[in-house]
Amino acid sequence: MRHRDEHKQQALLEATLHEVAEHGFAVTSVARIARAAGMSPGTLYLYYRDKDDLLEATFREVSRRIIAVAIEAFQAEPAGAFEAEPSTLSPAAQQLKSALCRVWNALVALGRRQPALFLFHDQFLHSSHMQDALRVANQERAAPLLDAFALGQQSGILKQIDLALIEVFMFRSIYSLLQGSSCQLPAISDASFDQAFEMAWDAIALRQ
Amino acid sequence: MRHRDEHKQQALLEATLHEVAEHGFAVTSVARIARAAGMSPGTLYLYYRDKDDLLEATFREVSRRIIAVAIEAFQAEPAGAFEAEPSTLSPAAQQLKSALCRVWNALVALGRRQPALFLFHDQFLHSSHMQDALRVANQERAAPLLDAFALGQQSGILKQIDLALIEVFMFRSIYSLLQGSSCQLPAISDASFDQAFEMAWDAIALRQ
DNA sequence: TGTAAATAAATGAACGTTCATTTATTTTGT
DNA sequence: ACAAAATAAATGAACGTTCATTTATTTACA
Repeated sequence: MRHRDEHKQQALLEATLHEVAEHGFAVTSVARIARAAGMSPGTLYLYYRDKDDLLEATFREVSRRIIAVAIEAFQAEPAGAFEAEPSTLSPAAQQLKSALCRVWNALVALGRRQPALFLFHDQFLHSSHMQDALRVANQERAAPLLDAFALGQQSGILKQIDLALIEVFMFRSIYSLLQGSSCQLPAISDASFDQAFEMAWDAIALRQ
Repeated sequence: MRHRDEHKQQALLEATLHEVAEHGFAVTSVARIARAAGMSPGTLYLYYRDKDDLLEATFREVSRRIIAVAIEAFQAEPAGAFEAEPSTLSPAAQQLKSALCRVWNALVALGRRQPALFLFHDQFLHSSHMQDALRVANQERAAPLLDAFALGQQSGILKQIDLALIEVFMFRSIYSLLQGSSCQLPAISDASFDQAFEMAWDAIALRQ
């Protein structure tokens, strides 16, 4: 048997990601995706059931990559010599804050390195393709992070609020900064990103 | 002469708003909009140049309504007997905070009363229809609010950060709460909304 | 009745999808 | 080892559908 080209499936996914990110959902036809992936439209259907299947698979993969980067940064070893800033935070709070700061910086770096990931993710998220099942899958993947939030609340480090609120204040701002809001254009100066993490932390942390 | 029905233009706009909000951009055809507005597809072209023109006009109108509610709340008289909570804030800071709280509550109330406004706004904002010109128009309309942010910074009440960051932390969370994020379903409990404003304030305000 | 509004029908382009065919690889019989 | 046969992958033209838009016709008001 001729062995199925494993790269083709990946190529289609990558082509979908970049076509949608660069030209938008509206003009991303099957023909365009196939051409960008270097094959004919028919071949696409050997690897994906239909267009929706491909779009959904792309969202799953994009989500997987983003969350993987976040989790990896979260579980990484803290930077050796932690700056000796005089801090009013307890050791546990400091540890959580620096872990979240690592996640923040990792996501910002990812967003600058591969803006297409966030562009696609946001377009899909706000489209009619988004389903609860996809949200649940993301929730499961992000579990270590969500667990840490819950623990932070029990330890009196974070405010006693709906976890959804923590997620929103901690992470949604990254998306908005990368893509602009309804009034402002994207403002991705280095300074803005550094300040934004402190804002997010102030939003979710209890004052000590 | 048969007099041109002034309500038809408004009916088309309203139909577009609700069709997109309820069924999504993907399935919102001209035929559906016209049917929902109680007329035939051809009639639509007497009132709007083409489909894009109608979508853009709807976005402008939706933005206008949302911002109008925000500005009105912002410029409203402060509630007579301001709660005598012991506050560490200066009078000026207290005044700004309560004004922003009015805006926050007004937007949340609007979002619950007319979720379609925010659903449409968010879908359009993340679509390929969004243009810089529309952003600028919103910026001009929201000027009183943006000016107050700048003044708050000069008075040492708010953090010295890009205005875009203030907008994001103050207002984007409302959208996310109304529509859910990538992990969480929408969590619109009363408690969440009340807490969310305090989070937003903590994010943007300098500690005193 | 004359004129503008409204409509239903018509149009053509674009879309997702299919499928008969071709190309490339593997298997089988000698 | 080598054709021949079998099989799977890839192709791209063609199909039916749907869409936004235009045209031809009817309706309704002055």
